[in-house]
Amino acid sequence: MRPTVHDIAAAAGVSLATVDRVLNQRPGVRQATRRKVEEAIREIGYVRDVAAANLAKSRVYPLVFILPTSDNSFMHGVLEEVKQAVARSGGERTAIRVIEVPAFDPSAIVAALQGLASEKPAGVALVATDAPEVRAAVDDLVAAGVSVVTLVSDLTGSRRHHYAGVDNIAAGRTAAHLLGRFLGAKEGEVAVLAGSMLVRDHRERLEGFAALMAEQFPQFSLLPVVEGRDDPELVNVLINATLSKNPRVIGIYSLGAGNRGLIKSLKESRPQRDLTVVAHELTAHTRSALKDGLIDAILNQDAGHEVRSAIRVMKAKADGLAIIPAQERIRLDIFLKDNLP
Amino acid sequence: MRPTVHDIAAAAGVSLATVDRVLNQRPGVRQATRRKVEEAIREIGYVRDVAAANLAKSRVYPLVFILPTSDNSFMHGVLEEVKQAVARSGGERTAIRVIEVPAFDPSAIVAALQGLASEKPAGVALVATDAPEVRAAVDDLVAAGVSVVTLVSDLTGSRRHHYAGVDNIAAGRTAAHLLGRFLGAKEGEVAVLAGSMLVRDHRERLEGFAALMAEQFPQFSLLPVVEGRDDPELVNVLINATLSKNPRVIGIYSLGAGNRGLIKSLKESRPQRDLTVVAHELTAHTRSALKDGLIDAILNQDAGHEVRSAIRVMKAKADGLAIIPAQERIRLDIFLKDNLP
DNA sequence: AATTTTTTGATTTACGTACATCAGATTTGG
DNA sequence: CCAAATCTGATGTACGTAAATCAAAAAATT
Repeated sequence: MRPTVHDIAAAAGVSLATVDRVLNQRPGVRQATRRKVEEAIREIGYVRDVAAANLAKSRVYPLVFILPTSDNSFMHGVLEEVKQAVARSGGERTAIRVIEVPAFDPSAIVAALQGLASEKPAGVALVATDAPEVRAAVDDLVAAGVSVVTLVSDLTGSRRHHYAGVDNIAAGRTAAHLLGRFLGAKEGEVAVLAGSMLVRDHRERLEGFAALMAEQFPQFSLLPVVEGRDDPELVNVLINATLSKNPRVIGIYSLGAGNRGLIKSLKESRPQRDLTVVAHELTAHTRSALKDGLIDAILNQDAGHEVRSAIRVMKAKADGLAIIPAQERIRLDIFLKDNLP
Repeated sequence: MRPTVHDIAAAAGVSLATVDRVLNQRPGVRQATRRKVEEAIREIGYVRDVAAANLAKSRVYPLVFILPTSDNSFMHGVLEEVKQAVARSGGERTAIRVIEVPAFDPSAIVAALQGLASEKPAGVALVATDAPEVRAAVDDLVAAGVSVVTLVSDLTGSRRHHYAGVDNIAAGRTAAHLLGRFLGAKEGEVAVLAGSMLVRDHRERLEGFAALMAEQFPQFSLLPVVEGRDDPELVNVLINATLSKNPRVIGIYSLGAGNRGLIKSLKESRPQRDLTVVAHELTAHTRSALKDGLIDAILNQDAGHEVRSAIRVMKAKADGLAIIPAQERIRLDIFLKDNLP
């Protein structure tokens, strides 16, 4: 049996009430007594039974997700996973709310974050846009005692407690590695399609990709980045233009969303061009393109894992508890035709 | 506020005691009343508060892991993860015990399983050896109300509740896909190194690998499988022999353990031979070999995730609760030099 | 209708913690 | 040294469920 508050009281030679005052940092305990109790806690290795404590407090964790209203499958997937988490919220003692903000708009995120300052939820998870004012707003929330987790795209330099997303530099390098080796002895140009260079995760992917290509596969030259704003229509137009303008393109790295447009272009160019393609995010569209051989590999981050991890971390941080780092590491999944889930 | 037992009692027009009798399937309730209560439960959507229930019952989940005493890094990793789970057992209300049995020995597993029949733990997780008598022993345990999870290697046809491990056929196919594409335009022979064809996971990996090679890359011929019994020394000898006997070998798929021996061989052959290698299980040895370019890709199953998943599933099944399937899916990780964790 | 059996209700204690109240003890300041 | 302020103890209630006891009611049996 693990020790209880009663055991601390006995060990420290004080009453239950005093132990309670120390544990819940309530006033009315002399320094000396407080130390004595803390000593006993350490000695017998007491850890608060969170389940019982939450029961006694009728505690619920009010959590907020701030998500961009992007019209792409990946963000829809994230939203879907949050909704499923809402469905489970009873058993997990969470009360989850979603705030949708326009994409690529720092001020909207800032407004949302500031609106939360008074509400003081237990935790906030946000898909961060990389801007100083967002950083400041996040820091303010952290200072106010809210646990903050960045989702999908990080906000380095801020005081956020945790980042639930993949290492995007490694993702870019991995894409380069796959593309380079799949292309093998061929020679030609490689095109890169991004959403926006304003988003940190896209910048990082490009950075990793370009670095490894230069290091390991100098025989392929990179075309200037095409920014499709994660918009399928725009992507389709841009990729068509790129392909017709550059006949030597033999590989494409799509590091953002809006792959529906890319796939359309690939289909149209199919008989004439032999393209090796690495894309991000497993969606219904990219999945079937992978199966059909239009795409050669998909790099993915599991939205479900990210959302569940963010919730676990927000809860743990709200209670000042430790997490299991390995469990919360978001992995970069590599999908080929043959290991689709 | 979610409904409580009191709400059911009120809704069904019965007393708390009757609700309790129905909920915990205690005798002394007429069929008609029982139905009335169950109706109310459904109507108002009551779900038992597991935390409160466990508190009231002072419940602990006695769990048992049956692991083979294999001298390879992967199994050591599994054991290590179980130990870490033991360290967390206080907060998770688990009491975990490990039984070590000789590897590749069905009768030892059967003996262990039968020994547990009287003890009746809440759950048992085992690395199954694929044999009819093991299947029977597992089915007996399931019949006795113990939740059983197979770990790493499955036991199809048995009544185990869950399998916490990767899809090994897909793993083999993925290995073939990577090896085939990495080899590109080259021609030659491919060697396959396994631990033992007695273990289901190894058989399945081979099956997937051979099938995809035949389908997609007929230009490479497969050498007969080499069985290294997951023993580094033996593997080293066997691979050396294979390489010197077959000068046309250009690729190796190592689907089992004992890769320390393989890596030694690769190092020795390095200047003369240009080999493309895909191996399983990320360990200290395979990791550094990947970094050094001796191995081109590593397929991995995360032992930590497997163990934590097995525990979650055993607990849930013991309470007759649902799991989140996506959360419990064990992914096949593909590691290249650039996405190592 | 009387008796036995079965079913139901009312009540209590417990799990480990939180939180509040009030009385009593100890310390502090003057 | 006494009053005031501060600290500590004792006690009770609550959270949602489990489990037990005993009395009362209803049903089934004779």
